[in-house]
Amino acid sequence: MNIPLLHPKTSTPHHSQLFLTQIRTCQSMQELKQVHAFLIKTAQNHEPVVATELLRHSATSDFRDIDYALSLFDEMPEPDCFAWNTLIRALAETHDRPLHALLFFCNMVSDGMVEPNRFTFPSVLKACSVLTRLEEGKQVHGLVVKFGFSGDEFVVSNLLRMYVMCGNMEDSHVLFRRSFDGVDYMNKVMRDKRREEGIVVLCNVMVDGYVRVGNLTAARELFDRMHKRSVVSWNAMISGYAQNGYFLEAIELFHRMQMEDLLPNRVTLVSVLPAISRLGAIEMGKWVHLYAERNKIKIDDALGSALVDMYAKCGSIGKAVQVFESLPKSNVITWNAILGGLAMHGKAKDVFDFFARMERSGISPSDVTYIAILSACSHAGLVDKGRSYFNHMVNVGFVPRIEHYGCMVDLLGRAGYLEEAKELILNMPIKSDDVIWKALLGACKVHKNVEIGRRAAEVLMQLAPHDSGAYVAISNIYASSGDWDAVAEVRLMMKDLDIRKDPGCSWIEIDGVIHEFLVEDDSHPSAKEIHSMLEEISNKLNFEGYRPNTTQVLLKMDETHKESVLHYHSEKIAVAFGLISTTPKTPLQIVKNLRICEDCHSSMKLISKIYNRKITIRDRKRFHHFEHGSCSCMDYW
DNA sequence: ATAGGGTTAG
Repeated sequence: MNIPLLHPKTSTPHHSQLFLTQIRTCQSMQELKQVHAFLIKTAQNHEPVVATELLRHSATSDFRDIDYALSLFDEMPEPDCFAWNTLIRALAETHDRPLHALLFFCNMVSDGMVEPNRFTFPSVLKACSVLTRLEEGKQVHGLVVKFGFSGDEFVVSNLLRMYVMCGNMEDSHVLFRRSFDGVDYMNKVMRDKRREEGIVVLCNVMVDGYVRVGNLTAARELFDRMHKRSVVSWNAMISGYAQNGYFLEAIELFHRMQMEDLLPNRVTLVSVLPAISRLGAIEMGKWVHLYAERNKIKIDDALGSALVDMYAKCGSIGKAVQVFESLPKSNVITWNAILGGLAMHGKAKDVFDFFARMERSGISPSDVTYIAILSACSHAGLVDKGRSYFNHMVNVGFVPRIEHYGCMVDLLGRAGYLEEAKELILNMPIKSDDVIWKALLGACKVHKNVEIGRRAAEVLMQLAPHDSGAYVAISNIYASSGDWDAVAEVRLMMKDLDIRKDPGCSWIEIDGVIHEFLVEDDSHPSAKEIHSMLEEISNKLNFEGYRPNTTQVLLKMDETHKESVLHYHSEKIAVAFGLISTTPKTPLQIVKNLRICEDCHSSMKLISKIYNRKITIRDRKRFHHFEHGSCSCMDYW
């Protein structure tokens, strides 16, 4: 690089200006250090303006080196407020340094040479937020008042965010009311655009706070009351819905946003995609992808991961791989998204290949990566491979979490090693939870093991007394072994404890509209047509020699009644609706909230043959691609 | 020089 060759004695303010430009155009730490070295050599490193600029760049540029910045700071004889602020901000924003930022702020205050200003507090409060240090936050709040910055909107929004992030919604609300009233009044008097913007930010912080504590109702109420909303307001609400399982609401809001002429940005798309994925709404997902491309929204790793996940969860694993290949892939989440997608589709070999590629590319796997790999082994029945990946994971230093043990229980149990799966739960060094016992119970159901199944159900009923899962599963196990007395007993217990079966629910997207069906649902506008289609299907199935498998129904009832209940499982209703709403040969895609039952699985195989349709059903855990009378899972699921 | 929203998971 070109360093101006100046003799120290000739250095003037004009030359300082030259150095500032030099510093600002540096592209790496190395270049910055060269300038620094030259400044030392020519005894200009204590020139205040230049020294501060050097500090700012080493602390805040993309190639920042905080420790180097700290050493520069130590060389300053009299650091000014700007220098303190720069370092506090840099420390607060560095992943493992926010505590350091707080200590630095304490030094600043006790040093007493300079007073904190309105730029100091936002960073300090940000540090308290990420550390969720309410006590320290309150002390800083005291200093905010003492130094007279409680009217500064940047300080206030950070103060509010500190209370929100510490989960203290009561104090948040008090502060919010007070500053809102104050700012609102000022707004009326001054008609100041920037004030208005400040109010929006305060509201956004509050909406986000309510979302964080899971109070979606309060979040939505505030959102609706806002006189003005920014794209961030919409994003906060949409992601809030999506993250809390209100997928239809998230999508509905996304639509409404466009009707109100607000342009979605990259974060909006990233926020709404998980909801689209969960509902399997491929048409909407494609639309989002196209929207990003048309509007020059950069498909970075975050948006890309969400798209990969969407295509995988919507059944288009090929498209998911295609999008994946076009991404920078610098992020472990991106790799996890494709690995999880491949696993879900039962493509175990691809999972291993992609995993090897990932390691070659220098991205370190995370614990989530191993969840994807283990679940791939589980779906493909690769017990030994799963065991060896589990050991590998431990050898490279991961402490297995309950999710990993869950995968192993699933893997062993599904493959028939029920005793070993049970022993694993009993001997693992961490506390078991309801999910892991459910995995074992599910395996007992597949292998019709009454003994271990009963044991698992008993534990489960204690761990999650109001969850219908254990009752439904054990009664199905009894039913498949023909023990109707035991079934009736479970049934009675459920009645006593007022436990109801989780309603099965399926979604199918036709022409971009999502239709939702519950068990025995007749609320759809086309209910009549659907019903006759169901009858037709049933007749054709019978004609093909199909006899329903009625053992998986909770109640013992007379055979005809049982059959009619089976016909009304939500995925069958969705298929019937799909068949009458689309042209011949159109593939059908259905998403179900529970796992598919044996009867539906075998009738879907036949339906795909009789009607010559590809039918894809995504159940709670994986994909089933039905075609020409068979399923991609090879009946192992 | 300072504020608010995001992706993967048994």
